[in-house]
Amino acid sequence: MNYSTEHFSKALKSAREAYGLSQRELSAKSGLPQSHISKIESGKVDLRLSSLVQLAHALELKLMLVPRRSTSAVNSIMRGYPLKAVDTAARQAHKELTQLEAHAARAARMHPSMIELARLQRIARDLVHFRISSADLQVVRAATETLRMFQNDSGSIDTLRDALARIDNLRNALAHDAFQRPEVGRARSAYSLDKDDYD
Amino acid sequence: MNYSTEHFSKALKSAREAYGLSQRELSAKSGLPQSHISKIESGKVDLRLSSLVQLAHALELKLMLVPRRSTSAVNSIMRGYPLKAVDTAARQAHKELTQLEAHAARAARMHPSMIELARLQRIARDLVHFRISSADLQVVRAATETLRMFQNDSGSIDTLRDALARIDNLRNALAHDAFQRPEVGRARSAYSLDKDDYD
DNA sequence: GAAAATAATCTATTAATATATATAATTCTA
DNA sequence: TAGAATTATATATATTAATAGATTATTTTC
Repeated sequence: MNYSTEHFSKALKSAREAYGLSQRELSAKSGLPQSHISKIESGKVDLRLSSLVQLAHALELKLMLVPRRSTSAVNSIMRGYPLKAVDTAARQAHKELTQLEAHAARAARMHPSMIELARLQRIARDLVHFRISSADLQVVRAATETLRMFQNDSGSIDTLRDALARIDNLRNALAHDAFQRPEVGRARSAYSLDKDDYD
Repeated sequence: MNYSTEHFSKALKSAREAYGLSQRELSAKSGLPQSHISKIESGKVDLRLSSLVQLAHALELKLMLVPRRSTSAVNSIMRGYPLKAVDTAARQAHKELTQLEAHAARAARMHPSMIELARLQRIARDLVHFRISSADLQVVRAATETLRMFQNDSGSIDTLRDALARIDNLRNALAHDAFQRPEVGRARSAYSLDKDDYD
């Protein structure tokens, strides 16, 4: 609708995507209905302040009123974080982790006696909550591959246990990091709502 | 209403006051009715994004979505500008300038032949649009005082012309400044909407 | 204390958000 | 290509912001 409010819809959408959330997941986190989030992101509504704050909060963003002359300084702060790279990596990680979880779940259903599989599923679900580097992603991929081979009867139980151990290590390391530096543990990207001014 | 949105109503109110505007004047600048501004400032409505943007724009503020982990850096930038001092100075300047304008208008009515008075009135009205330092404020006060004495028949026409010349100089200097560095010409104060987080 | 300016409150009306739910359309994956 | 997940639309309803205009406090100013 409005020119200036359109920046916000776009920013919210890219923030959500960078975060690796679907509209439904964001709906659960924020409390707004999915259909409404869709309308907001496509700029079809002039949303209320409370809705905007709810969404921002769910996306670990904060809405601020900044004096015009300070905006360039603020932008330079936010530009410190590379945008695209982080986004796609996070998206990719999220995708591969849910994939791993799905595989593990299916395998666990086929081999209910193997507790390793149930554990792998649980850990994969946990890992979604962390910021995964591309190096870490290799570990995830390896686990997925091992699991796939295992289901084709072409992998041994030992390689599976090995993969599980590595995934477990990764989880512990990330959890430790997040505990040590809570605000830095999860990298987020920056959204300035520029187009600098309109007068 | 909502906890988090209340920060905005307070911030808008203090921004307006710092700017030296009445609700009516802000209404004219922003396009929102005065009655609505009153409701917004007293936190009685959950205003729409477009309204918030309109108000922010009229107050030379910009609404931004900032990653949570960057907010402290942003705040430190904004804290660079002393708040209270600027506020009261601007308010004071605005008050004294309108006072001067009113005096000049009355004097001009009583002495229609003296074009100096009409000119003084016009310049005083212009000056409201600039950021007046406390040093500059002395010039304004002197002019007001001179004018008052002149109306009591205790001041000469020459001192009046002298005051007019000084005021005119001030206006020219400020206009020149504003032209040279448009974004810096008018000092504004900063409004973070902290209470840092609520979870 | 009177006058003027400013802010808050009221009524009535209009228009749009928010919500719930269902479903269609689109995109991604196996 | 079929199926799953994701996003966009549709409908109906309740709530409420926005507006206009007037009026009443409240504060400032002379």
